[in-house]
Amino acid sequence: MNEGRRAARRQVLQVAAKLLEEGGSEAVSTRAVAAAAGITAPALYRMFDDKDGLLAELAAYGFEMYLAEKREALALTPDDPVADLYRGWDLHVDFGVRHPAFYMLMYGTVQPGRRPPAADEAHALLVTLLGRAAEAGRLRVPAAQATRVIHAATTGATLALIGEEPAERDLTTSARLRDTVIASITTDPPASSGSDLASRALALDAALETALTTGVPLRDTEAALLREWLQQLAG
Amino acid sequence: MNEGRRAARRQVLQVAAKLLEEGGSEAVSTRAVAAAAGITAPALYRMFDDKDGLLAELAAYGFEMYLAEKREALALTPDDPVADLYRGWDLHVDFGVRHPAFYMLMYGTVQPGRRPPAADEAHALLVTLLGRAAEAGRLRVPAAQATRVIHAATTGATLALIGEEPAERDLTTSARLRDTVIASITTDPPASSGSDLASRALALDAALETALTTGVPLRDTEAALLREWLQQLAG
DNA sequence: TGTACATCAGTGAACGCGCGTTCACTGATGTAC
DNA sequence: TGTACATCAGTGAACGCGCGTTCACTGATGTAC
Repeated sequence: MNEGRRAARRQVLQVAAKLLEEGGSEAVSTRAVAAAAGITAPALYRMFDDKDGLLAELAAYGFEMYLAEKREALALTPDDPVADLYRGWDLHVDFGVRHPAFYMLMYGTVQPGRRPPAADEAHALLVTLLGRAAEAGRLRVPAAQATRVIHAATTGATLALIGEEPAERDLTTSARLRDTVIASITTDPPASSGSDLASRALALDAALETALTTGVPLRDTEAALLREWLQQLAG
Repeated sequence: MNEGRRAARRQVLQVAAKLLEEGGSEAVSTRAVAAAAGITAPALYRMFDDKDGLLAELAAYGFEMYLAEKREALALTPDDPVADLYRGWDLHVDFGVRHPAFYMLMYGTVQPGRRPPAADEAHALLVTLLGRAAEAGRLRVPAAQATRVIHAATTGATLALIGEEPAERDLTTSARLRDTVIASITTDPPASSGSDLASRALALDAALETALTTGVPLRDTEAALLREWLQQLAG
């Protein structure tokens, strides 16, 4: 029974998704969704709190699609965290170009401090990707900073692309920005001899961050001080 | 009389601008604007074609503010086209942060091929800035490509910033992206001896583009072929 | 197993609102002779 | 200079629509005894 309800919700979300893709966000009204799904308005209100709730779930649905694609594609990649950054960039941009209306809902509706709640998981994936690069000693800036830079540049490239007439879209811009930005936050694989101080400090820092939850043979204050030093070595 | 009309329009636009800044784009309805301006609805319709017309003029008003600020600030700068790129970046981001609702109207409402008409002038300013850098031999990629990259990166940085809670906004990300992107499209000042082939080819190309309107001692086909070669040398 | 009751998804219909827009009209300003 | 007319910015009032949302109710499903 609960299962049936979830299936019904799912079907309504799929209908709403279709409306969104075909007519943009303004085509998604509670009435239009209910009508297209073949249910009455109160039935819709039984499934979703209100219109904001519906839109939030629709955004979550978009992030689900996005993450599924991205996880599948990245699973095929060999174990090269920096190559994953390149792939991740292209997958992001490609998703935006294929689903512009979803992309606008997910990344384009910018209001100070009002990020769609479902965005967290996508953000977490990016953090993970950069965390892995840091652990491999391939980052030359702290992962948090790298995340911000990548996020800003990727969305900028995607929105610029979406704004162009489909015929005249030019992926060179995205590729150029991608190469520039990723090169600026990563280093070459550490030479076995080299004294690549910054990236090693960051690699240790990333490993520490992971290990802190399971336990580390240092007092909290000691660990905090150590991490501060590592940041200084990295800067 | 006509002067009076224009003053009245101007006043209505100022009122609409205030509504926009205070309540975002959804606060700008024809009725709200008319009421706030102390005029009746039909009077508003006598001044502007319809709501789209009003919004287009409001966007133009925003671009006017933006360009006035930018031109004034850049006029103070000494004659260094690359320094102007840095200044231009910061001015753009700063404008966006100070006027988020305007910025969203001007740069955030992305629909394929439907750029606000008033955006052209702002885009032209960016093209000019990069053209000057090219003429000074400071560009390592064609100006058109540099324009696209800068535009994408700048809007991405600005929108990311606008999306953050004002308290936790971090200008480091913008600065880092700015430095990376500008460094990637520019070169150091040409050494007097150096064989900086690419930037010199691009400098000549930029000068040619300007001169083509006034006349150049080459046939059209010759000039076209020459420019093609210059692009090849630059690539 | 059968009956009485409770739960709850869904229905048909409507509420009230704000929206963009337009109607018929007024009154002031300018123009022609 | 004075009168008759044309122009046109602006008024008061309303149209009609689509919207988000909720009302009172039905009928099916599940539960208790």
